[in-house]
Formats: sequence, structure tokens, C-alpha cells
Amino acid sequence: MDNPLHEFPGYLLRRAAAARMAELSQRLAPLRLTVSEASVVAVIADNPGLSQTEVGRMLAIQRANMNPMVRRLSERGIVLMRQGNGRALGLTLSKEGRVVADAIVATFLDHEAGMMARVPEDLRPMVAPVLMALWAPRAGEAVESE
Amino acid sequence: MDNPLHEFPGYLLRRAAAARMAELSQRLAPLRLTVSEASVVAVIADNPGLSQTEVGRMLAIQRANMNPMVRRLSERGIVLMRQGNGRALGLTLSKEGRVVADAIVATFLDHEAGMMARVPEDLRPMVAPVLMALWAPRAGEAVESE
DNA sequence: TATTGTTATACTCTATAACTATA
DNA sequence: TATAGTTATAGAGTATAACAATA
Repeated sequence: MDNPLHEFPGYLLRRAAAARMAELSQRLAPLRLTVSEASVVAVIADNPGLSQTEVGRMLAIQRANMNPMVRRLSERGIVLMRQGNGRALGLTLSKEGRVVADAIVATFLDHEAGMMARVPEDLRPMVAPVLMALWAPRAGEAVESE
Repeated sequence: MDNPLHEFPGYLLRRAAAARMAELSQRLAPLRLTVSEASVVAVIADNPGLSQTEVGRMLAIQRANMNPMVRRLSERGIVLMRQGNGRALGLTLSKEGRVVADAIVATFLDHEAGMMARVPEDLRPMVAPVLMALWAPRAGEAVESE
């Protein structure tokens, strides 16, 4: 039984991402947050006052999908939706939200350490450059986020 | 507006995988196959006679989720479901299925070339080793597939 | 009993369209 | 008009539970 897909870096990329995201989901489970929700909170923590749409642009999440997530986080008392510029709502974290954000960042750092520990030491400096190259848009290609 | 997540290799991994999978989806669109479906066909092409469950194990797809996919591929005349060992069905490709499988492999190769072209030449030899390290289970960790 | 196929169900993420509100 | 928020909906992928069929 051999898997021909093991030859393809695209398959390795897909499986690696799926495995590590499942692991991160488990690490975030005690906070009752999905990876997407935790990412949104982390971005708001570093950029208080952004609108839903702007946060979504940074994370490549469409505003239609941001909305129910932000409302959920607001109902849980983590995110505050205040009047902002124009119709935009300025998103900030509540006091409790800032505690949650600290826990999220700690979880992300643990996860990062666990990921890097898998990689042989001589390859570790290549991890970020390789992943950035695989992600980055090529010249002339449309960029949908950031 | 800065994105704190850019520091985390886990985030880079997630975004890279999402971007490349979206690209592969588009490449497979003319065949009217999802990435998962194309992977199933590719595995059957290299391992005729496997059961749904066995193919699923190789791709980390649960048998409950394999079932409707295999039926869909069977209805389209790509996969043949023949009596196998015990209750298991031996999956093989039809003549048309083998033509589709060739197109799938060609698409995968194109996609691989496109991916590698993004990576600076000196980093290319590290791509597969880095991705395998990020995927591979650590010693003592449960392996759910293959 | 263990494995496979099957059905049902639910959750997450993603994508599109369309509507409202406001500068 | 352009941008932001909102709602509805649909398609993928994934996860669990439960049941039938067969060695």
C-alpha cells in the first residue's frame, strides 16, 4: 500500500497544516475558542479600534463571516463593539478579553515551540523562509488580505 | 495595522496551505473534482483493489466521509466498486477513470512546479524535509493514518 | 467479536448574494 | 457612490454515533 501523494510537496503542506491546526485546536479548547476566533482576538489585542472588516482583511476572513464570530465574542464579554468611524464599529477588548488574549498568545507560543521541536535543528532557520515563500503571492498576483 | 500572527510559523503554515489549496482547487476545476476527490482517485490508481476504509486511512479521511465521495465517483463512472474481501469492496478505476487519473497526476505535477517556483532556489531542497518534519508524528504520538 | 459499509447529524470554514446604514 | 454591517444560504471538510452485513 503506497501513497503516491507523498511525493508532492502540496500534499505534505496540506497534511502538515491539518495536523498542526488540529493540535492547536486542542490547545485552545480550554479557552473554548476556535483557531479563527483566537486569531481575531489576537489581532484586536494588537490593533484596538479596527473594524470587523479590517480585522477580516488581515486574516483573510470575509466580513460576512466575521460578523457572527465577532458577535459571539461580544456576547461572551471578550470583545467590545463601540461606535467607530462612519458606520464602522471600533473593536476593542474588555478587561476579561485582555486576559483571554494573554492566554491565547501564551498558547500560540507553546504551539510554536512544539512545532519547532519537530524540526531537526539545522532545518529550523529555514522553516519561516520556506513557509513565507510558499504563502507569498507571486509578482503580479492579486493579494486578498493584509 | 500590524498582524502579530506573522511571527508564528503555525500561522504561516495555515495561510500557505490555504493559498496553495485554493490554487489547486482552481487547477482541478476543469475536471469537476475537489482536491479530496482527486486524491482518492490518485490513490486508487496506484493501489487498485483497496477498500474505501483503506483508502481513507491513507488520506486521513474517515470511512463515514469516504462513502458518499466514492459513491459520487462511482456514479460518474470513474471508480468501480467490486466485491472484495469479506464485506469490503475492492475499488478500481474504469477505463475513463484511468484517463482522469492521468489528468489528475499531470495537474498535481503542474501545481508542484508552480509551488516550487515560488521558493528561492537555495531553499528548494529544504521544502520537503521541512514539511515532512512539520507533519510527522513525534515519537510516541498516535498515528491516525497510513 | 472485529471490520466494513452505510446513514444521519452537526460543526467549522468558506463563498456569494443581497439588503441596510452611513460618510 | 463607496464602505461597513448584516442576514441568508450553500458547499466543502470534518467528527461522532449508531446500525447492518460479513468474516
